[in-house]
Amino acid sequence: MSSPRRADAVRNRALALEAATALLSEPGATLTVEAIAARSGLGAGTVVRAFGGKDALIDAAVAALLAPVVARAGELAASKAPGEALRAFLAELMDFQAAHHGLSAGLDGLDLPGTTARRADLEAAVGDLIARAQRDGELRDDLPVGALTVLIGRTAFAVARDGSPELSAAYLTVLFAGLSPVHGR
Amino acid sequence: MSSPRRADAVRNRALALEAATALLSEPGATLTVEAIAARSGLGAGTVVRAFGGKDALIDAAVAALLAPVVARAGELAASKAPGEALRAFLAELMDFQAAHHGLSAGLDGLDLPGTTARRADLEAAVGDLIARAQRDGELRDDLPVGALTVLIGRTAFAVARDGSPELSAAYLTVLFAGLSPVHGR
DNA sequence: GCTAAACTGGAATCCGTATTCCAGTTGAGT
DNA sequence: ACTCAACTGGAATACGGATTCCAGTTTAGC
Repeated sequence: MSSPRRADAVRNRALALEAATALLSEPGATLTVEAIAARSGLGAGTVVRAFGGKDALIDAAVAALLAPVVARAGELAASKAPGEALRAFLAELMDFQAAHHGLSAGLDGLDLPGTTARRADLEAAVGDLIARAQRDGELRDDLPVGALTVLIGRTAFAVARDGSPELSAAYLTVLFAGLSPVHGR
Repeated sequence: MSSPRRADAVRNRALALEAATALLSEPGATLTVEAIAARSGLGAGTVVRAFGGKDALIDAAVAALLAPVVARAGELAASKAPGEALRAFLAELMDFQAAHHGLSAGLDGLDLPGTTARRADLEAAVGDLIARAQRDGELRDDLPVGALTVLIGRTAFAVARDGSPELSAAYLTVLFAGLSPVHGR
């Protein structure tokens, strides 16, 4: 029922997407159409046409990178105890960021519809983990879930930006110590 | 002994700088030469010439904004007990960010020599406050000063980015609870 | 007040980057 | 194998934004 697209077009679409996600994950990559074209071996025109414009391509690449992360949050929420799920997710998020060094740096600065939506998805998923943990008594309850969600979302990305494992570990230590309910008076 | 500059040139330099700092502090401002020119009432050429190029102008504007903040850290370090100095400084930093809404958002994304240097100054000042507090037993000592410095620097900016007072308050609460030494085993 | 030099506004230019265009090529149906 | 529509590479174009240029204006020294 969809449009009958040629095999090479489908393949090139995939190549363009792959190149875009790769550049998005690299530290100081340029992220121009030309760079994506060079990386993928395609012509500039083909890259642009693949998704109907550069912005749509970037949106798709961001979605491709973040969707698994969001899915993982759901998995953990379903399979682990609330406190443990949150803890595990944040640890994995740090690893993810370390593996995709340039992601968050490239991410903010982008004001594209799909990118914004994906980020919102992620924030919602984290918010859910937090709400569960708090309901379960694993987190201090003297702060609203909304504040904690934004707080953790922002700081996690900021810390993981340059992906030092020591820094990430220190962050998680401080964060969970600060979130612990025994300490909230 | 310096070059004999005309009074109007000096005045226009100040106007350009003022307009640039103003735009830098605004949420979604564009920060183009033309925008600065419009805001200051000057011509585009004059704006560019004022500091010898757009980049130098931005650097100067960033310096003008951050220098007082760095100075304030020194003041507090000299006048208050270490723990209290750190606490007070971070609270003031939150206020500062709230008052200059767009600053941190505009700041990262800029890769200019002066801007980088100013940021380093600020980080050094915060590092000093942290080192003092830690030496004084006010902060957990199971984490290196360097990690705490980067950690706090990054997260403070990230949190204050959109300047909600509630969020800032929640951040400070969680942060200091997490940094407290009684909690570090 | 006069003059030379500094300075100004803003138009023209330049530059980097996304998009469009088109002559040639490739894939898919027959 | 043949045909034609879809697709491709990459050159040409469009476009936003910084810089440069210059005819006119203002300042500072005399």
